[in-house]
Amino acid sequence: MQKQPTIRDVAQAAGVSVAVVSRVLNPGSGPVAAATRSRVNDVMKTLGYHPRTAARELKFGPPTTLGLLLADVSNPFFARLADQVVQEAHARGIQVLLMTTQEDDQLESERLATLIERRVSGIIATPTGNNLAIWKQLQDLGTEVVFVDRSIPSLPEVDVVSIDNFESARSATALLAAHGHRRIGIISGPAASTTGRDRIAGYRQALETAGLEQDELLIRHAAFRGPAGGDAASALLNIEEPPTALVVANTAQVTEVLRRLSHAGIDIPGTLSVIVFDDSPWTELMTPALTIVRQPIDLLARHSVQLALSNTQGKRSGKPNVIRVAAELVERSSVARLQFSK
Amino acid sequence: MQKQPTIRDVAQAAGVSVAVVSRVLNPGSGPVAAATRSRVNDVMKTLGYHPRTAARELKFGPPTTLGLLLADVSNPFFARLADQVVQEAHARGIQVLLMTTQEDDQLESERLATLIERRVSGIIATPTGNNLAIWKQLQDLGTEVVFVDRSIPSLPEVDVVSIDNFESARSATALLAAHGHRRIGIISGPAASTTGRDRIAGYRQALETAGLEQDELLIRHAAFRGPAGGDAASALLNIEEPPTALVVANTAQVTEVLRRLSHAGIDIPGTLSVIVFDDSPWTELMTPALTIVRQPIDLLARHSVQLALSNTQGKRSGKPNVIRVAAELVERSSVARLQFSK
DNA sequence: TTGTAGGCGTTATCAA
DNA sequence: TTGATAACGCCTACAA
Repeated sequence: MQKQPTIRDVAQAAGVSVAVVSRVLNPGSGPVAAATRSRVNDVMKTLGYHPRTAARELKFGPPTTLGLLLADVSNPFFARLADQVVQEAHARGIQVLLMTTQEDDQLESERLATLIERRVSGIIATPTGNNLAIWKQLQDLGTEVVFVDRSIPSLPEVDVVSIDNFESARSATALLAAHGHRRIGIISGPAASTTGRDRIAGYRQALETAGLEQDELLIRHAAFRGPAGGDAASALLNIEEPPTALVVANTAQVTEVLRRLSHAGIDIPGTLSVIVFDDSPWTELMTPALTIVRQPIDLLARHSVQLALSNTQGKRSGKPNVIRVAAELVERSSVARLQFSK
Repeated sequence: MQKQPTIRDVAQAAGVSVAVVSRVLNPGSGPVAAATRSRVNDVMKTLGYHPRTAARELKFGPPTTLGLLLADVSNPFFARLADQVVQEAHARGIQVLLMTTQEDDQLESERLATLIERRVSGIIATPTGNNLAIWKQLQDLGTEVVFVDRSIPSLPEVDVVSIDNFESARSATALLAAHGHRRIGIISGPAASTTGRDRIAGYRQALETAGLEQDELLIRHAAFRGPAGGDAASALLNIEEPPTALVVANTAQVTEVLRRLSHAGIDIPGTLSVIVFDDSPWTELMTPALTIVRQPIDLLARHSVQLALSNTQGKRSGKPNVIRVAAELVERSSVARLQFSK
């Protein structure tokens, strides 16, 4: 284990001053004779010298680091988001510090503290919904905060990138109605989440347009984690007049709900038609292939990174950026056309 | 956008010296009067002071950061690994810098360069197989390198954490043989990868034990990315005497292979029995539920983090740590018992 | 119990 | 074209 050479070691070995080495390191920061440059470069190579990021960061402001604070990377949706964010960031030469909250606000606040201490230039996050004071502080500190997928209603001044939740749920519901379904259930995120609220609103709108009765029993909110989604599904199937179609509008709960339906021996789409918010590759492999709402994860990632980086130059003046990208309804085979309806 | 207060601002506002503030910040580093401590704490709070990690890292050696270098986080296997690694690391108060290579050695070398400049204390990686010199340099620099899931044969001095690939493939193949299958195909990772080689070896061993003939046509290597897996599956089905059972031993290719089988209208397990290396939740949801080899991702993560962190205290002396955890064969419904065999 | 001063590795300013 | 030197923010002997 050799000890790391510093810029001074390089300077000494090359017979120049540290200033010259620094200039070689940062082309354009000053003149260096061609001969000197190549000599210094050689020395750096033989010594195995690498400039130390920590020292650089100390001197300048925000480092080239982005914080990515997700609920949970084992969820394929977040995983793919993370993948895209990382790629997008790397393409711009910046690094990603990945943190997870497990939907726990206590953990979230700890992670945020770390992020503050590291002086990351931006944070892309799926907020739990609490820690309002910290989010505000972050913005005051000049950190660019971007909420992705969800947001916090009481923090309207934060940038948001998400799909058009209202329209996505509306069109999914409308498709079911158009297939003759009269009793359409929906499982969505927590009532407190913007995502959940918007999707429910779109659902209601579709029912209204189709002239269908709204039954609160058919609307279920499920927490992002845990068995809530499965429980909601079971509950829905056990009401007096159960739904013939179901929209699973909570990405985090799709697998859980499907597992429950499968165990209950529900025939899809014979007994129950299903549309899910999740475009994981396996939705196509199931029997029947699932009709899905596809979220353009690449766009979500690209816009998030862009916002998290661009605004850094303290614009923090006008309104926050709210970017809504369109989701795509992909029809496959999990929706049945109802012949007879009461 | 307020400018960030420094330790000096806090000291001044509290009417003490920076040394005192520093001691408050790092309990145990020196005595502070209780009254002074609380006063300083108050000031820190009102000023919104946060010590700057970059400055701390500059003073001490390796920072509290780990590099996680994966091929691709959109692959559920890696995603769940990342999730666990992050949790494991956070539990120890250390952060994770996530980078991806897309199986591209050029990208890998760039990522490694950044990791070197950041002086991360350890790196957990799924190596592409190249960049040998850099990996060596990393170790010489005192960075703890841990390969997870795969390794590089020509770098035997690097720690490795993986499942027992030989045994996993052996038992999966043996199960098929026990069910009466005589023509068993296998799709595995690149021949150059340790993972692929070990799994093929286990497969051969099982065939030998069962007294079955080995046919090189039944052995296919597929690159980690791209359509290779699907092509291999198609090729297998088109040989003169196609297999009645298939082991998909390349986690990265499972979805691709299944998609191809599905599109080809192959009946599982009627026409083809299947065992896959992938314990994603959806393997249970498919029809039929897939028989799988379950990788204990949590153990892989825990051991990796542990190795990446523990050895930091320059032990670099004895042999490298090689940890093999057992994988579990989970029987479900994708393997048929053959009644008549030639 | 508290304060002073020097150094961590790098870049930038200003002379030479 | 190059070199000396002062920051950047924090920690830590060593003094007071």
